[in-house]
Amino acid sequence: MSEQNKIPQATAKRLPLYYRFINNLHIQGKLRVSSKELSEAVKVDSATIRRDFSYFGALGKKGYGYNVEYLLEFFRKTLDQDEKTPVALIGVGNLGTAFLNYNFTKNNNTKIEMAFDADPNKVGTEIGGVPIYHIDELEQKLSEVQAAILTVPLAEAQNITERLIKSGVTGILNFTPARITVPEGVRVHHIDLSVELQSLVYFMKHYPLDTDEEA
Amino acid sequence: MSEQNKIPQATAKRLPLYYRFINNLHIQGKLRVSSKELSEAVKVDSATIRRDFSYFGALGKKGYGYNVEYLLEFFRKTLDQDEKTPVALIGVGNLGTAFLNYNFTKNNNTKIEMAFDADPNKVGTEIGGVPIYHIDELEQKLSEVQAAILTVPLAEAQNITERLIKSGVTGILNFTPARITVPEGVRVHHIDLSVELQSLVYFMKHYPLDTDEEA
DNA sequence: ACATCTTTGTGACAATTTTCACGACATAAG
DNA sequence: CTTATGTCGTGAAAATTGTCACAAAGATGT
Ligand SMILES: NC(=O)c1ccc[n+]([C@@H]2O[C@H](COP(=O)([O-])OP(=O)(O)OC[C@H]3O[C@@H](n4cnc5c(N)ncnc54)[C@H](O)[C@@H]3O)[C@@H](O)[C@H]2O)c1
Ligand SMILES: NC(=O)c1ccc[n+]([C@@H]2O[C@H](COP(=O)([O-])OP(=O)(O)OC[C@H]3O[C@@H](n4cnc5c(N)ncnc54)[C@H](O)[C@@H]3O)[C@@H](O)[C@H]2O)c1
Repeated sequence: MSEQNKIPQATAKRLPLYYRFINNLHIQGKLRVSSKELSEAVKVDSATIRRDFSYFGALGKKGYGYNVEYLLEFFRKTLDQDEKTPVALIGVGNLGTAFLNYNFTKNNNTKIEMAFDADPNKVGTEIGGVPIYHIDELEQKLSEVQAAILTVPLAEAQNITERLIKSGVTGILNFTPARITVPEGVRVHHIDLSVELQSLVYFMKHYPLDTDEEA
Repeated sequence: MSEQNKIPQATAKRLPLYYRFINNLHIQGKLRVSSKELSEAVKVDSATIRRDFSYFGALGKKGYGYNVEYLLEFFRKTLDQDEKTPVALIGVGNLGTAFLNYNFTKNNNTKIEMAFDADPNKVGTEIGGVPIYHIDELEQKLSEVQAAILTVPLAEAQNITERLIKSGVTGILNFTPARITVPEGVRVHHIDLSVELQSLVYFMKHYPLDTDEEA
């Protein structure tokens, strides 16, 4: 399952982005695409795109570009788009509710299968077709789920994290400001919206000529 | 205003994070802190922290560490925590509503001053104390505002972006999947939640031993 | 068939970022 | 005063990431 040929992390982070735009091209009926065109669409230098693709071998044809259908098929396999990864969401508050209402499933190999909250008014209801269980049932319900979205209050973050890991979760998308502690082998991506906003303002003031920056 | 001594971008992105944790320490009444302690709290290598701080001169004392109050004061000035930057939010849907309900102002030099939407049912109301105007009033109301949070549907993103820039906005926090095109001098940070989730899953499967990763 | 045009894949290089490791100084204790 | 311990700031090295620029391969047009 896990490749031994190590793709650079920076490349790996761009793959889902490439996938989405290639999929768009396919839907639009385009048959081929050059690294230059793709570059304008995703705002990544064309040389970087060619380099990224080249880690997977020769996907294109010189003088022609890339065949959209072939590329799409390739990325579908590489990103495991066929098997849906079940995801749990913990904390159905402002943010959590927004995510449940959003259809992450479109164009995506992930699906939020269940949500948990401590509020008895929320437990037993559904949002966006996702059932909400009581947090006490976490260990019991989380059997197949390996990935979790964490949108609980700051004070609960570490505690819930430990329960998630005990239940077999190996990946967490953490929206709380807490920098949670996890054992080796558990992957955490922090998305810290306050930091993002402050960081944007800092760059606006101190780097006035630059333009684009991945979050 | 803008420094000529260039702080590395990677460092600049960590500054708001440092600021928040130093502030926490101050609230807890701690008088001093070492790079090692801070490292455990923010999950950044201690050498990296020392290096980051050193771009601003010698903030610490050898054999002692950093004085929390001094550090806090220093970061407050560096991150312009005194002057609040006004921000506008465009698109009061699922995500936009969550952001309006969240108090970004806490511990933060930014404040969402106004919001815009096309839906007449939302126009004229308030969420979290923030007034919602009609999108037609954008140009008229946006006089002081230089930063915007974009949470409109994909199809509207580029169009609204252009109107924002015409109105003087120089920084955009973009939550739509569109990679918007902007002229030089306008800063865009993309936060692409579908990509983040797919990327997490990819890393879980292909880099099973790594642990932590900034979004 | 041939000349011309396109675009890939990549060696070489440049830039950025992280990490190592140690001298220098601070503090505390005896 | 001396020693033991702790911690910074930083030169140097390593690791990672991005970019340039071009030969090679194939596409296109006449
Ligand atoms: N809303 C935003 O725009 C925003 C922005 C930045 C960061 N955040 C962070 O995201 C997190 C969630 O924010 P929010 O605005 O949605 O908060 P919220 O208070 O609206 O939602 C938190 C939810 O978690 C539930 N909860 C509380 N304790 C729980 C527990 N032990 N187990 C399960 N559920 C529990 C609550 O019932 C509530 O529904 C917070 O950590 C916040 O700091 C939110
Ligand atoms: N909700 C999520 O969890 C989520 C996740 C990933 C990405 N996104 C992206 O974030 C964006 C917003 O998502 P959402 O779920 O909040 O969508 P939404 O449909 O709930 O909200 C969009 C809002 O924008 C308003 N709007 C439409 N046209 C407008 C215009 N021309 N000017 C001003 N306002 C206008 C609508 O009235 C609506 O209130 C979308 O681009 C979506 O792809 C959302």
